[in-house]
Amino acid sequence: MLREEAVGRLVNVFRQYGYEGATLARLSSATGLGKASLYHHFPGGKEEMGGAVLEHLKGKLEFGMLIPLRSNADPVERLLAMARSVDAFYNHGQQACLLAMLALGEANDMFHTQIQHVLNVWIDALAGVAIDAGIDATVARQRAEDAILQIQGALILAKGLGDTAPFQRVLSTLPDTLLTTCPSLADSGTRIDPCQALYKAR
Amino acid sequence: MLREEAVGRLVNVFRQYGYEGATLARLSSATGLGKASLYHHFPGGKEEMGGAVLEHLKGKLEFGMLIPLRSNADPVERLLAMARSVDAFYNHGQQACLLAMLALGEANDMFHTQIQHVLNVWIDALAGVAIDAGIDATVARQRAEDAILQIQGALILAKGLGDTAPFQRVLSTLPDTLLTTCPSLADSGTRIDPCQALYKAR
DNA sequence: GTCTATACGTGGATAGAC
DNA sequence: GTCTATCCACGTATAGAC
Repeated sequence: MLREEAVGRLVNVFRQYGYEGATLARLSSATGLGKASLYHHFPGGKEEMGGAVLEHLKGKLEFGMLIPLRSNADPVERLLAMARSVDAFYNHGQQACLLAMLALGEANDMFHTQIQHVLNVWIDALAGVAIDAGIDATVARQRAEDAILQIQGALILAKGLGDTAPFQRVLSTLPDTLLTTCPSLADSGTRIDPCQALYKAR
Repeated sequence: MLREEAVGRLVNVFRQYGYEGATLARLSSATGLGKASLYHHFPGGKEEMGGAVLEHLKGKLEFGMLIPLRSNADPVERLLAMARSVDAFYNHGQQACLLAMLALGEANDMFHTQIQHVLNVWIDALAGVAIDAGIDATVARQRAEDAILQIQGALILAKGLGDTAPFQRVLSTLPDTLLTTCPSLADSGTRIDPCQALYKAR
């Protein structure tokens, strides 16, 4: 079996069970390989498998999200193309988020650099679309963070409520989240300082 | 040691390490109790501890979030009061989200009913504030879901990026998320259907 | 490359003394 | 109530045959 083929199956285990829950027994049965065979492909053991899974995710991100986002199509079109990729990757909201599974919990210590990198690359690409649509760079970055944070949160809510509607809604409003020019949300200058809002306002 | 005192410490282990990562050794050292003593307080073992931790969260939610949300103060004030509680509970975004840790991964099967209940109660209370502010019930429910999903997602992003700014931003814009009357976001009737947006638009 | 067999530690859980 | 000691199953990892 090719290493890449195996990694594709490992992804499903890690994102369903998390790093701790991804036992060698499960990784073995998901790939159809015996434990010893897994160690042949991944001499570094479970940690190397986790790393390979994150690399695989980086590839998915590159070809499914970044390329559409960086095209020269209409900004809304680019965002909808990415939304389709996200929708497919998370099986319409029924699959848990790999990044969240690894970012929360202990695995974050192990893979923090990779996770941070993937998130930043994704955020930058999204912000780029907003900038192309004429939005200020600082605001664009915040909107891009909002978009990703909404996707992650929607996946949690979908899992917790057993209802994928919030996920579908977040995807469909992605263009609004990034590109809307509504003054009450667009002008970050009217925003009150977080600390003031929390502790001074009342 | 009182059971409640112990549960308070168990919470920190579960939300830092997740259900699988919350080993008896860690639970033991966090409480200062030996394994056997833990089983004296929680005869059902780890599963009972997990359940007790979720009950504890329900209490936090009730007294820190629901009571302020149901007061008869100004809607914005009520939301800011809740934001302060959330900010404190998650230590300004530095603590992982207990609900997310348990909702993702295997533990969701075990505690799905409790998790769903906590989420629904929280969403209902938030939607109530929006309804009091004159927002249509259906839209209010969606906005409430958005608010919670943003909080969860912000905690993931904070952990992944090692930066709590997104979390602070989400909290500070909570009143906007729930109460804004900006037409381009408020009128859900103008929203395109998710599936259409994703598969038909392009 | 993949297997069987195995080593070794840890995790969950219990018995029984104090 | 809390402890020490112990049990067994499982998790990670390796050796070595094919």
